[in-house]
Amino acid sequence: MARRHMNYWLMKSEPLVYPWKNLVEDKKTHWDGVRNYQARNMMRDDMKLGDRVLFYHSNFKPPHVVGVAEICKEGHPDYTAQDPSSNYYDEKATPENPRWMMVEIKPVIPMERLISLQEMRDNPALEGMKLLMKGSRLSVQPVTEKHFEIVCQMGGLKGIPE
DNA sequence: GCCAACGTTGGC
DNA sequence: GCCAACGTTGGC
Repeated sequence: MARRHMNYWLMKSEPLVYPWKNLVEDKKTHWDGVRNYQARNMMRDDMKLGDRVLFYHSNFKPPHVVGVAEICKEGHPDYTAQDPSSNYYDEKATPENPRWMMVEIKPVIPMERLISLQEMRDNPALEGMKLLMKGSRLSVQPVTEKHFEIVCQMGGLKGIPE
């Protein structure tokens, strides 16, 4: 049975960098490289095991939601911040104060069809969704249960997948 | 390729 | 603590 108080999220990934297909092949992945405090705080404090995630392909024509993933490991230090050879290296990150956090996600189910950004904009039921707000750039953002369910239905799913 | 919106940095 | 300058995001 679904546990109570589940949270819902949307995470952006550029298909040229890490597409949904890779997540499926990898079975799971750690979400490293986020260097934004708001996003970090959500990964550190609010993302819980089993939370559902809309996997969104940004910087693509057209941008779209491609599938549903879930949190399979909660917030822990993003080791790339302490790796000088990483693009995401941050000299202020230390073992005592790792500064940046990441979670792990795994695929749950792909959408039966992609849901484009425009299609979401055109759906009045999604009004207020962060993704659709002007200037919204956060790569990790909360989604309400209602909006999550609607997007799943737009993608041809019966509802929020178990 | 453009550029609006936003976050971060650092001088003061 | 303010805010200008700068870098990044990401739709278009």
